[in-house]
Amino acid sequence: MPERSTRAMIVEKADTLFYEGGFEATSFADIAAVVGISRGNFYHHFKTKDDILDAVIARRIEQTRGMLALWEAEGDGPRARILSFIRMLIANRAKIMAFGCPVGTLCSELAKLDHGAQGRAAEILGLFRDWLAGQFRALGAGDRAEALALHVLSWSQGVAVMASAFRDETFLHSEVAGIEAWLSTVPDPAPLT
Amino acid sequence: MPERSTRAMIVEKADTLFYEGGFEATSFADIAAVVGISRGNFYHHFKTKDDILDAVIARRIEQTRGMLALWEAEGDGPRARILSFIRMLIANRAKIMAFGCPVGTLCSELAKLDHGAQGRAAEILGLFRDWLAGQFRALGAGDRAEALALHVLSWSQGVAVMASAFRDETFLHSEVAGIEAWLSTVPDPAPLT
DNA sequence: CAAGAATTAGGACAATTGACCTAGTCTCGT
DNA sequence: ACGAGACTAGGTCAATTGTCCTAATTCTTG
Repeated sequence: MPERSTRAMIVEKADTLFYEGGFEATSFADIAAVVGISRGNFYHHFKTKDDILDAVIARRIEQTRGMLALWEAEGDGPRARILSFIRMLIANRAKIMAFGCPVGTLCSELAKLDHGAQGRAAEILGLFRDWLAGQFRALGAGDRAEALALHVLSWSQGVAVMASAFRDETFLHSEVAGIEAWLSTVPDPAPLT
Repeated sequence: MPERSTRAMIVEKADTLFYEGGFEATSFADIAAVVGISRGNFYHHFKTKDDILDAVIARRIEQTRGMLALWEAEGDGPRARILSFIRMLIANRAKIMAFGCPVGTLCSELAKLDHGAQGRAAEILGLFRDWLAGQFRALGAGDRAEALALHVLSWSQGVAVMASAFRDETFLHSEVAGIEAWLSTVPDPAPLT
């Protein structure tokens, strides 16, 4: 066991619990039990539940940055990099079918709770959008790069919602194949899509 | 004021509150306050919170059936009927940008809560899927009708998630235009999508 | 080693939760 | 008009919530 810092453990476990059970439904007691510390303890690390959420979002932003940088470093060209993004849906299919997209579902929940951190959660989607737009620009998509990026992002969000609603892995695979086929038509995609 | 039955009022208000605030985050007290009855009262109408959820889902299923039947009755042909579905995104844009799709977000939340009613909530999406598949079949899509239906449904779910995350109405309009353009290529759509 | 800081445990707190109960009030068929 | 059943109000219940406090333990550093 790597024995990370208690604070890091709290954030890591809270991240998982927020994803799999939702932010609102996850209590301090739940997190404390999973981390293996006493309830009162982590008021030394986080004063409020919102502080934990902030830390979780910050962690996700950092991890997303790292992942995008990694894909960027793999010199496979922009088309292959976009495929790396799309294939997250396949790599994480079990969790996605059970709990949806971690980012999309968090944004949706925070929107309903009218929570101030909703904007920061949406920043994670913004990171993907900007990175994808960069790849499409490298493909010569020019002004349409951002629209194409939003389209891929939106498409994958829809697939995540549907796959978890119907728990249908076949659908997930066929839609991913659809995205890949569409991608092969960029930067001159079929009419307006 | 039509003065509906108390039970109908509870279900109606609970529906709105579940949509705008989430199921978990909505308390008995919230519903009672909005309906204007005492807390203890509606244990005469619903024994548990899950019973209210069941009633809300049943109401939504019924309303969805009614809406689909209405579109079916408008003899505008299958293509125009599919457009009616797509344009819900425009008609309800304010609420969608604030709270996402009522059905998609409910399914996501119930999946995280591991709630038994998740399957019934997904039935609502199933109604749309089957109805859309019928329209695509009428367009001559044959075996691909169901896949096309799932695609439209998935696309609109993605648009709803993204529009609420970014609160971007421009994006919503442009994606709807994209869906409509794609629809005009059916039953011979662009490669594989 | 000793002193001070950082960390931890284990409670306590008021508020809220879903659930339940009882005792009134209203409605309506006879 | 009267009695049964539907409806409602308001209170109670244990459990859980986020928050906070204090005392003990561990760690660091001079």
